[in-house]
Amino acid sequence: MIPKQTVNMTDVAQRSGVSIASVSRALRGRPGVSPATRARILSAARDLSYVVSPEASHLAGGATGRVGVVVPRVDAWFYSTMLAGIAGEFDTVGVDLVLCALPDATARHRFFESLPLRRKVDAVIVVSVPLTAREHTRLDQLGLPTVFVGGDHPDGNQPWVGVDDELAAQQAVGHLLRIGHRDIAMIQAGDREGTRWATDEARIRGFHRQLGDAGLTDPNVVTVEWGIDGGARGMEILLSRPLLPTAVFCHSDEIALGALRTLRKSGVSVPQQISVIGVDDHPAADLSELTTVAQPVREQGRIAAQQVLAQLDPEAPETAPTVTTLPTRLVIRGSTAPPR
Amino acid sequence: MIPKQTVNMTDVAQRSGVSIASVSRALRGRPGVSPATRARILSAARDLSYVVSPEASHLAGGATGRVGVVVPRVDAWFYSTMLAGIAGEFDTVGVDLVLCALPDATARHRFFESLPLRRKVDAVIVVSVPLTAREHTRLDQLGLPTVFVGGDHPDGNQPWVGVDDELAAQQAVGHLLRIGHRDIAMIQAGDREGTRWATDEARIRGFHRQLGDAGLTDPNVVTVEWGIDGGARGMEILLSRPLLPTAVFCHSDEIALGALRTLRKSGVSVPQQISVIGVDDHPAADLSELTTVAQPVREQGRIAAQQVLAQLDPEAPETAPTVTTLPTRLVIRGSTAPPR
DNA sequence: CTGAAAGCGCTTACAG
DNA sequence: CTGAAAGCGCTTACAG
Repeated sequence: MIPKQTVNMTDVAQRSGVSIASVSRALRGRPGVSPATRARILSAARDLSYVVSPEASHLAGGATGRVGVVVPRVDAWFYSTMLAGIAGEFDTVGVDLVLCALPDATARHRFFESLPLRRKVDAVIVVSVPLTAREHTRLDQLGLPTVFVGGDHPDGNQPWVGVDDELAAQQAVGHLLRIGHRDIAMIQAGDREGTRWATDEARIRGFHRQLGDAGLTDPNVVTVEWGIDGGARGMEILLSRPLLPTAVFCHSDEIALGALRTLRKSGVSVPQQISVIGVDDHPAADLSELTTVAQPVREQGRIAAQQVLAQLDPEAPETAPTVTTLPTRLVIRGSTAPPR
Repeated sequence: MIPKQTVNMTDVAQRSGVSIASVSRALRGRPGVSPATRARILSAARDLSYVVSPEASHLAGGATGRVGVVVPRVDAWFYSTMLAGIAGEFDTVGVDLVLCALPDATARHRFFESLPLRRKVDAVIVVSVPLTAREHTRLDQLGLPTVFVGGDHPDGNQPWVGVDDELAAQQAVGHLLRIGHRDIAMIQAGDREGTRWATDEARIRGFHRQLGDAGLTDPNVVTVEWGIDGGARGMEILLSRPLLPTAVFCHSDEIALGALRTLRKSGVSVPQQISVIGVDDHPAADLSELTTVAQPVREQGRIAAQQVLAQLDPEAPETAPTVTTLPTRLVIRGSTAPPR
C-alpha cells in the first residue's frame, strides 16, 4: 500500500471519531469543543504529525501565516542585519517571511503597480523604501496591517520604528565641533536615479543645522553615490580642491570607509591631517578605527516584527499605532582628533 | 458603492465573456484557448490588475509560486550576498522567496523535525547548512525539488552549486609558499556547538595538503569561533606563543580582518613582520588591503536559483542534476609579501 | 476551442 | 458540545 503523501484534517477527524468541524475548532483553540474531545483530537493530530494546510486554511478565511518584508536590497549590512532581527522574531512564532527586494526604481515601480504581495501575506513591513503618494495609496489598497521601519514617517497613523537621522548627524557634527573643528565638509549620498531617501535628507539637514547653530555657514558638500566606492570618489573630489577641510562628516560608515581608503592611498594621515566620522557603526568601522554614531539596527527589526505580530494577534490588546524612535550613540575611535 | 476588496477569476471571466476555465488556461499559458480569446482574457486581467490567488491555485493542484531558501543566517556578508543573487533571479519570474534562517543547532533541529516549509513551497534551496543523515531524510520527505549551495555535496544526485573550498585554501597557501614562506600557521574556524561545516573542513584540508606537498608538516593551527572577534582572538593566541610564524592563512576574510586588527593593536606590521591571507574577497578585504582568494558569491545564488526555476518549469527540458563548481581566484593585495 | 462540474482542504455560520 | 453543509478561488479531467 502506498502511503498518502499528506495527512489531512479528515484523517485526524476519523482517528478521533469526530467531524472535521470539531478538529478545526480544536486545533485553532476556538471554543465549542469539550476538553475531552479536544484532548483526543490534539493527540490524534500529534500521532499523525498533522499540519494544517495553510492554503486551504487561508482560502476558507484563515490567515496565511506569512508576512511580507520589503527592503531596498539585502546585500548591505544595514538591511541584512535588519532582516536578521525580523526573521528571528518571526521564527519564535512560526510566521513565514516573504522577502521582497526592490533594488531600483524599476523594481519599486513594478512592485507597487502589481502588488505581488496581494493575497499572499497577512501583513507587511516596509524598510526604508521611499514612497510616493501613489505608492502609499497602492500599499493601502493591500488592506493589510503595515509597519514602517526607517525612512519617511507614514502620513496616516501607521506604526513606525527607526532612529532620528537628523539627530544622528548632529551628534556626529557636534563631536567634530566640540573637539575644535570649524572647517567641516560632508560627503553626502545621493541616488543615481534621483530617488529621495528620507535618511539622506535627514542627515544633511542635521549637518547644516548643527553647523548653523555654531555660526558656520556655506559648508563644503560633495554628493556621491552611496557605497564604499562612492565614498572613495567623494574624498578624491575633496582632495582635488585647493583647501582640505580639517574634518569630514560622512553620510554613513560605508561612505566613510571609502573616504578612508582614498586618504590612505593618497598618503593623507587620519586623524592628523583630517578627521573622518560616519554614521551606523558598521562592523568594519571598528576595524578601521572609524569614529561613528551607532544605531541599533537589529533592534529596529526586532521591534518592527513585534509590532506586526501584535497587530496580527487577535488576543493582543488593541493599541494605538506607535512611533518608536531608538537612540543613537556617539562612538569615538581613532579617526577623529582636534585639528592641528 | 464599496469596491470589492479583491478581483477574482470570475470577474475576469465576466469581463471577457468566457468561463473561468478558459481564464485559468489562458493565464497559465496552457493550450486549448484560441489566440483571440486568450488575448481578450489577458487584456481583461490586466485591466482589472488581477492576480491569481496562490492559495486557491495551489489547493486546486497548481504550484504555490514560492520557493523556500534555507540559510544559516542572513546577517553575514556571504549569506546576504547569496540571498541577493537568489532574490534577483526569483524576481524576474515572479516567484516568492520564503526565508528560513537557522542560526543554531536548536533552530536547525526544530526546522527539520517540524518541516515548516511543508505544503508551503514548490522547491527549496539549502545554503551551506550541514545536514545529518536524518535531516537529509526529513528533507527528502518534503518531496520537493531541492538545490544545494555550498556545504556538503548531497548523497543522492541532487543539484549542487558552490566552489572548491579545498582548492581555494590551496591557492591561498600556494601563494604564501610561492613567495617564500615556510612557517605558515592557520587560524581555523570552529563551531561552538560542534557542528561540522563542510567549508571549514575543506579549507583546513587544503591547507594541510598544500603544505604537505611542499614537504612541510605539523603546522601551527589555532581554532576559534568564526567571525571578526574570533579572528582577533586567534591572532592573540599566535602572538602569545614563543615564535611568530612568517605568514598566516585565515579560514576566511572575516577571520583575517580580526587577525589584522589584533596585529595593528599589537604594533606588528603587516606584511613586514607577518603576512596574512584570507578567503572570500569580502568588501572589507579591499579596504584592509587583505590578500585573499575570491569566490563569486552572488553568482552562486543566481545559478542555484536558475536551477531551481528550471526544475519547476514544466516547459524546461529534463536535465540531469548538475554539480556546478565555480572558480576561485587569488587576489593579491598588500597583506602578503616575501618573508624577511 | 470552450464550459459545466468536481474537488483541493479547510473555516464558519447555522442547526441541532 | 457537535455535525452537515456552504463556500473560499482556483485547476483539471470530462464532455461537448
